[in-house]
Amino acid sequence: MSAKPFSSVWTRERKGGREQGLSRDQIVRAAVELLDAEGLDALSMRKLGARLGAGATSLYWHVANKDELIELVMDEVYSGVVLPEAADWRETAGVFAYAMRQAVFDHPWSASLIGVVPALGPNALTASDRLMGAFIRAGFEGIDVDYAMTAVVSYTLGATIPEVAFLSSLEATGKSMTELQAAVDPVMAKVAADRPNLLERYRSYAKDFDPLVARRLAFDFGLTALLDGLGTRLR
Amino acid sequence: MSAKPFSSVWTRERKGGREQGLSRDQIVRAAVELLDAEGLDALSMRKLGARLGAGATSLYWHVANKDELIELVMDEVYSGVVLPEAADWRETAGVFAYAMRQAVFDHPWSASLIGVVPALGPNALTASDRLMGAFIRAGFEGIDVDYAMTAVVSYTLGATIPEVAFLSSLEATGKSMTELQAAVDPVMAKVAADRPNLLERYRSYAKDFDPLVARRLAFDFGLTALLDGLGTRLR
DNA sequence: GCTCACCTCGAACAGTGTGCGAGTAGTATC
DNA sequence: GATACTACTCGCACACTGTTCGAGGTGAGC
Repeated sequence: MSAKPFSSVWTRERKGGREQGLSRDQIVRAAVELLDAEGLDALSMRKLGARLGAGATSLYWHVANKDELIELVMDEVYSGVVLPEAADWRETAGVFAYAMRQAVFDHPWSASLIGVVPALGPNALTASDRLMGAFIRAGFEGIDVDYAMTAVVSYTLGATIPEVAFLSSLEATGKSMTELQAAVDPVMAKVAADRPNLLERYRSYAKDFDPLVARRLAFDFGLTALLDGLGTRLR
Repeated sequence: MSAKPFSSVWTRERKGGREQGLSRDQIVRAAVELLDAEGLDALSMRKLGARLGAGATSLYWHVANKDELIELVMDEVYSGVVLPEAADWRETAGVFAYAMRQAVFDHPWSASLIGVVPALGPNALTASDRLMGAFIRAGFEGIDVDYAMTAVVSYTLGATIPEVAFLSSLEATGKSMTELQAAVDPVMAKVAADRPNLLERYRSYAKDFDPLVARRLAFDFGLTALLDGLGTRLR
């Protein structure tokens, strides 16, 4: 799971060939299917090979190793985030944030990969480019373009990763949200003694209508706050 | 790497015993050492056992499985983020952000774990509690307390995870930053044709003084923007 | 001295990523 | 049409993983 020479799939020349039988795209598609269906732990070269009616080691002709496969598969996630080409910077940032969030929701296994695996694939790059264009057009100057854009990306990732990770680990248990609350309740009570403020937080969640809606509101709250803050740095 | 019944180490009663020979704390300490020294992939039950002069399976008396061990080890990371008890909300938020960032820098393996593994350990909870207290005292009301705090945490994680992941994967290759740039340059040039804005971004990094300093500035830029935005919600 | 809970650990199982080398199939060249 | 060559497939094997099981030891309380 680690690369000695720094090499991304994207920094190597692609092998041009006859493309008969297995193809890289086919492998990547099958991998995404497998991941979506069974999660990250279920992705093994053998299983993936089997799903394609091929031997596990055949994959190694098309892909250097599993890490590379994962880079490829991650760019497939970024394919879900498409940005308008000539919109207001706030709108573009908003579209990015929600699209990115949705993309990770659509592929929950990506939550544990997304900041960690280098994002140099075509889809990731075009998204970056469009987002950056919006900040340039807005009037950010010099390195501020990069700073502002990075801030939006950071917030989006940082908000989405834990949310999706939590939801999918909850789903893996098969328990409902209320069941979990019942399990956590006593621990929380014991622990809240020395941590008075946490109780308040816990209560506010407990009395909350729909946790899914609440989380979306939380996401929006932070996002608009950040965009407001960035907006004041424009003049 | 997945739990069927939702159970965190922290939701189970701890086994009380004689605590002779191996102890849970000892195991966790050794695990952190191993992780710091050799990274996430190097942590195996057998290696950890060996480091403690014990058999691999002995560990399973003190820890249910590797996932639990990782939860324990992660709370050790949070032990690095200690917050003042009665400071201004902006200062507390700032201290949190920088301390969290530093904690992940100190334990780079945590970058791929940090939003993904449930953070219910004592250290994580006290940090949350202190941070939340600051937002309450500041005058945020109701659910906004939670929203504002979550925003700061989200930004911090989202900014830190990719940064640390990148730095440590770079370090793993042994190449320098300029060497990497040389490797990426041609790819970037080819790719930048359809993505005009990326070139600008790339340039601004290239001409930049010290990338470490630049990244810290970027972190600060986004953080103050966010805090400004949150501040206006206080009226 | 006996009992019993606490604790250790070797063997074994099912699984992993991947290197190697043998084997096949389709195309290009003579 | 035969030969050569490249593109590709894949079985075997290796070293390693997390974890279960059951047999053993070891110390405290009676």
